Amino acid sequence: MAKKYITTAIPYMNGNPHIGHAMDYCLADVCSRYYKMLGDEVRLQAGTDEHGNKIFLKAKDSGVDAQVFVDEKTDSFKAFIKKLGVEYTDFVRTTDELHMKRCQEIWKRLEDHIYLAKYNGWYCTGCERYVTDKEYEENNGVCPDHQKPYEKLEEENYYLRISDFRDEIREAIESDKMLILPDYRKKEMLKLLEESPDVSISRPISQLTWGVPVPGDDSQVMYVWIDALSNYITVLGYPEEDISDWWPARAQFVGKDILRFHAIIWPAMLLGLGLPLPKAMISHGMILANGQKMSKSIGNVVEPMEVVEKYGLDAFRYYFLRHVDTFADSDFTWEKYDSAYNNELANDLGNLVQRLATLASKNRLAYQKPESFVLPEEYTSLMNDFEYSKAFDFVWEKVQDLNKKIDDEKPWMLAKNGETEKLEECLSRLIDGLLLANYMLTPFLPETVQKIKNVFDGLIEPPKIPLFPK
RNA sequence: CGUGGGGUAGAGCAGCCUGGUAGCUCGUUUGGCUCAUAACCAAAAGGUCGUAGGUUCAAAUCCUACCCCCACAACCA
Repeated sequence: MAKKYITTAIPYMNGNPHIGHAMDYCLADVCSRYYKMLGDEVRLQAGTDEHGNKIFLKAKDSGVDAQVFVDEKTDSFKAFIKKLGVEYTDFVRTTDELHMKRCQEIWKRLEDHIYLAKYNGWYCTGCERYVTDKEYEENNGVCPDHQKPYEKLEEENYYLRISDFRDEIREAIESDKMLILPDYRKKEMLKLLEESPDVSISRPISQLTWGVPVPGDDSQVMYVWIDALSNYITVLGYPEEDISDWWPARAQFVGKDILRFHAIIWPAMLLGLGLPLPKAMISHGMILANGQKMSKSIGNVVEPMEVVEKYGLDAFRYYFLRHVDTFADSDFTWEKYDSAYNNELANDLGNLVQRLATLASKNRLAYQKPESFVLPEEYTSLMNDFEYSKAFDFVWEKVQDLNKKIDDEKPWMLAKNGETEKLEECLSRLIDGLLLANYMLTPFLPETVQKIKNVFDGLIEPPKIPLFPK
């Protein structure tokens, strides 16, 4: 039994769970359930990123302690993940004491590649952030939000020397030893890698207090990178535990917006620690509403839980795993969602189950289900390549084929004509087909798969409540 | 002259690498069927493949130029 480790991106706790997070979790969950179906032992990590000034200030604004603030947020995320039917095995919070301790240890181990340097640039005291030279020029040196001139500020930061690892990272990406999907993102990352400067990994304590202290320097606090990215291994117990059973991860799922950090900074850290790079990094797209980015100001934000509540969890998973492209940006509209539910789940699959169950029940079919199923190669190859929406399409073709076959073979005519043997052979074969399709749906639609199994187990009776009621 | 992706039937997409009758899903129309959640099956209509040139016996596919849309753009996760 092989061991496989799958990770999700840890969301920043300054906001509430949204549909993009759901996408990340669902993909990783399908991956994990697929490997489990093949008999592997799987660990699926999830977690939350809880440090940083933004959170600190937000907590202050709401008049609560930062820790209390993130505790609440984390609870809401945990509840969210649970509602999505995601079976995670490990949960890591960047404010966990153990995580912080491990982070400091990781920092120490990276010290050969870390140096202290002065940073200077334009800073807006209103925004509390640095702006790029380009932004400075575009705004003629005045912050448009605060109508204040940018100040020249100089501070000391620790830097991680990316250049120490550039060749090795490039080689790993080019050779697919660290596979980046989809391919056009891989190209993008290779280009970005060449331009990547050393990355600043700390802030003076005067600027950032809510974070992990830099070991051996009281005046500096870790900036996000080492703190957050290291979660993937601290949750496994690194460095004090041997993680070689689980690391390198089989697959790391990330949004396209944060791929660059995972494709450049994270590998640099791993190489600095002498650890292997993850086998695959899957970058998924964003979910759009009517072709537009969801945003609060436009007011087109789709609440994931609202979507789940409308037709149930499996319908949600169905839509986001099949009609949302695994890699590219995709659209969500209620209209499309309704249509997918009615035409596909209810009419194709739900109705197929109903038809076969009724035929079997009316004719008192003594159905013997197969001992085991052999997964078609096309399916496994798509699943192994993380092409989940395509694998889903493949299964659906089988479902539609079965509906065709029923029409072609007209089992009700066989019954009318008293051709019992033929009828039994025909129905059994069709049900075998359905159960195989159902088996292939295991990673995608856990609730439905169980229901369908139950219908054809023992005495067959059509479900009293349709699988996907309209 | 920033980088990347894209423009193919009413909608959403595949095909382009490795040129050779333009395809899938939904929608529309018509027909069939009755096992089924007014579900299912079949057939038809619908496209000068962004524009203009070029290469070729032959271009959605290769080359050149241009137009349009979108995403990202050094620490805003």
